[in-house]
Amino acid sequence: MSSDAPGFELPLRLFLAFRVIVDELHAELAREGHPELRPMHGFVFQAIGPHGTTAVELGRRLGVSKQAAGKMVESLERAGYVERGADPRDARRKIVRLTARGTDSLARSAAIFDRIRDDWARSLGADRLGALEDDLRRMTPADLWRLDMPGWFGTA
Amino acid sequence: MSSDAPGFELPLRLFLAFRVIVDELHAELAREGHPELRPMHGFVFQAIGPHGTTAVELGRRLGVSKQAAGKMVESLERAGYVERGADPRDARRKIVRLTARGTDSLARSAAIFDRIRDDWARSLGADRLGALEDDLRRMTPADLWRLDMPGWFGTA
DNA sequence: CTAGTTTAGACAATGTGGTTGTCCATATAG
DNA sequence: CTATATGGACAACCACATTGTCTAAACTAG
Repeated sequence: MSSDAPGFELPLRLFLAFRVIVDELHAELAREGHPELRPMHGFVFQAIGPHGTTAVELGRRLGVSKQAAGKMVESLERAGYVERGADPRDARRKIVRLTARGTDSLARSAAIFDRIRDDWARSLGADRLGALEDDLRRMTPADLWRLDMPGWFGTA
Repeated sequence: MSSDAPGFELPLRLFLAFRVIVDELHAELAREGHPELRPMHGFVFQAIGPHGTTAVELGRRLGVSKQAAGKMVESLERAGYVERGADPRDARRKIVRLTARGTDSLARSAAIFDRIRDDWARSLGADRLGALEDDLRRMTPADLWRLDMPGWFGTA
C-alpha cells in the first residue's frame, strides 16, 4: 500500500497536536492562578487520584522508584498541591492527598480541556473530530491512563 | 458547543498514538541493529541535518544550552552515530556530522515509519487516515520540526 | 595593521530528578 | 511467636540539564 504523506509526518503531527493542546492548557492555567504547573503534573495528580495514595503506589503507577515518587510528592507539597497524612489503619503508610489547590487545578484543567475540544470541533466540524477520536481510540490501548511518562522520552 | 467525549481524552489519545508509533519504531530499530537509540535521538539527528552543524547551533535548534548539546554529541559520538571534524573555513568551529551508522538509522526509521503508516491505512482505511492527517495539519503549526523537546515535559 | 568585540568550544561548579542500597518500624502469615 | 513482606526515610550516586568563566579564533572599526 502506497502513501501520499511520508510516514514520519503522522507521529510528528500527533505529537505536535498534543503539544499544542498542552501548551494552551498551561498558558490558561497560568492565567488562572497556576503558573508553576508543568505538563507532567497532570499525570501525577491523576495517579494520586481522588482518594489519595501512598508514595510506593504512586511510584508503581508512574513507573518510577518509590524514592523518586517521594521526591515528587515533596516538591508538590512545597508548592501546596498535595499534603501527607497518616493512615489510621496502617501506621506505616502516609497518605498523599490533593489539597484544595490541587483539586482546583484539576477542575480548571478539565474545563480548559473541554473548551479546547470545543475549539477543535468548531474548526474541524463535530463529525470530523468524532471520527478523529474514534480512529485514535482504535489505534491506541484501551486504558487511557498509562502514566509511566517520566523517563520514557530518554535523551542522549 | 457540547461534546460527547470528555475534553481530556483528546490530548491523551494523541499522545498515546504518538507513543504507540514511537515504541513500535524503536522495537523494530532494536531488531535491526540499533537497540541503543532513544526517542529523543531522532529529533537530535534531524537537528544535525544532512550537512552537519555545530554544537552551538544544535543547542539553538533543540532549545538547550550549548553545553547540553555538546554532551549529547559526546554520547552520540561514543555510540558511533556522529563524528566531529574541523571546519576548514573557521578554526573555532567543529562540525558535527552523522556517520554511516547514523544515516543508516535514519533510513531505517523512514522505512519503518512508512510501514507503520501503511498499517494504519489498512486498519482505518486510506481515506480516514488521510482525513486524520489533514485535520492534524489544520490544528498544528506548519513547521513540522519544532525540535525543542528536551525539558519541555518538565517533571515535578 | 591593530584594537576591540563577537563567537565556538572547553572546563568547572551546581541543581534537579532519577537510580540503587540500607535501615527501621509496622503488618501480616504460618 | 517468629519469619517475612511492606512503607517510608536516609545516603550515595548518576545522568542531564543549568550558569559562569576562560581561551582561541574570527570578525569589524579605525
